[in-house]
Amino acid sequence: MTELADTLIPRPVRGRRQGTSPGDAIYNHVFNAILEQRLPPGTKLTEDVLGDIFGVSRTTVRKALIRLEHEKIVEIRPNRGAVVASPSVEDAREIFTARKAVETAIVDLVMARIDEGAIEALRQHTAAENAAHRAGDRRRWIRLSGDFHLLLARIGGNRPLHDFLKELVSRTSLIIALYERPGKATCQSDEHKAFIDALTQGDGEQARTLMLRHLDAIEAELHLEGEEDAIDLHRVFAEYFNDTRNSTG
Amino acid sequence: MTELADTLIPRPVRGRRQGTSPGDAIYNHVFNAILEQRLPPGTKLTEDVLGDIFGVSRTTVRKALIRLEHEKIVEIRPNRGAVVASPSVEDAREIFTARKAVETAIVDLVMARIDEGAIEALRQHTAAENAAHRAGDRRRWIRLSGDFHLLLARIGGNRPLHDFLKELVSRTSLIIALYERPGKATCQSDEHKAFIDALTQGDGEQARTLMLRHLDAIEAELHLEGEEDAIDLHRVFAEYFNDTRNSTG
DNA sequence: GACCGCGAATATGTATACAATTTCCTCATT
DNA sequence: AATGAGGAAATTGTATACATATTCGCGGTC
Repeated sequence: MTELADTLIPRPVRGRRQGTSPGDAIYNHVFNAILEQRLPPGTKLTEDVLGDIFGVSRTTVRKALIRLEHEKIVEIRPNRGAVVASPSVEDAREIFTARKAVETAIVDLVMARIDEGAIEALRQHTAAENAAHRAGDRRRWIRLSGDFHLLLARIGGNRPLHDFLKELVSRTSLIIALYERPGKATCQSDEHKAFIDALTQGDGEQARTLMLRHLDAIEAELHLEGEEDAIDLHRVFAEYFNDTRNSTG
Repeated sequence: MTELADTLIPRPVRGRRQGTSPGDAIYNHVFNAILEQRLPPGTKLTEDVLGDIFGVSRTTVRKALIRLEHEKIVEIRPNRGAVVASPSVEDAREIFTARKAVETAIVDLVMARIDEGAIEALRQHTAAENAAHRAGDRRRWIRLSGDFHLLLARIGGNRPLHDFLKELVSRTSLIIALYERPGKATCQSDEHKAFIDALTQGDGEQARTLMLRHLDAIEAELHLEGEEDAIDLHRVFAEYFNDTRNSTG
């Protein structure tokens, strides 16, 4: 509960604080729904429908969709509307690579700023994670697991890195929805705990290593080797051109 | 604000651009104008004026402004309109920290993927930089200096990191516009060259070091110790609360 | 019965209209 | 002359209307 507590609270935009506009409400609702996997990848986000749901005009809906598109969790196809994004296997690999780069840097920043209050906040967060996990609330648990990394980024105290990681974590949620192995239970509740222990002991090298292993573990439990259905068609198409075009033309 | 017209339409509309919406054109023009420091921080971006300039309605202008706001080079103040962003000293420090983290990671990626073509592209780019520098075209040189880092990011092959760096480079341009020392000539033309040499020799450790030194050099030539005028008032206000509130109340 | 074209229905792209808020000028007051 | 209230002008926020593009279904044709 020291000065770090201040950094955990998002700073205002160097002006006066403002009431939330209705556009923000739509943005937040859709954002949360995607993060909690209530809106799976590919879901069509029709402007009229969203407008009716939230009681606003398409103008306001479009504003929210533009923001979501920029964060790459919604794709706006010209003249064809918005859908929840479907990251490709290649996207997924790049996102995990980016996360490793950003989050190791964040660990370094955290090591230089960590204090009692921050450690306590992290412990409380993992407690909430475990509670959700034990309660079988899978959506809430996935959400909290991502939030753990964002909490760490806030402790690191670098807003650009935090905001970027927020985008990467959101997209990771889409990736998990798309590529999770059916059988595998993604169960790494104690990895966050072990990571906090390394932080507490001031072992930065160990903390970095654990973070990298943690991210590798998440990636390894996904099914990124093959392709999803739609991509499969692309591959068939490519093979058609390579193998049989000459014989049929 | 007819001066906006002069800075934003230096060149005529190019030939038919199929697939690009008019909103993209506004976005690109404003983005380039900010990057080339033709639109300094704080410049008001009135929707009607921009709409008149580009011959579109405010609806289209707003779409572009929302995107620019998300990239943090434009600030939209509720009910008060959009202005070119003015990063604070704190923002500047955080942005340089983020750049060091991201760009060292990019150097590692580049080392694993570098080839003859990439080296040639980098050399050609520095040649263009030097040409602009010798020609005294300072705006173009600043623009190309930033683009060098983005070219490197593209070679690295990680889109999320590239897009994030694009945002950081754009904001760096605003930071330079705000905090450049009047006397100091920001002249590090050969640093990019030395960096390429390290890459060519396969010396990743040296390349990382040079990149860090390069970014530190840019930051060191800025005037980030004091505050700008507006910020000064904020500080006075803060000190008033810290020092004299008890004695006056 | 399958395929193609055409038109209606649907959805998005953009402009315009109106409401709400801020900004700025004017003028009275001290 | 400086200050503050009041109102007009300007600007942004949101909704609606119209134009354009896409999607879907129907009917005709082979």
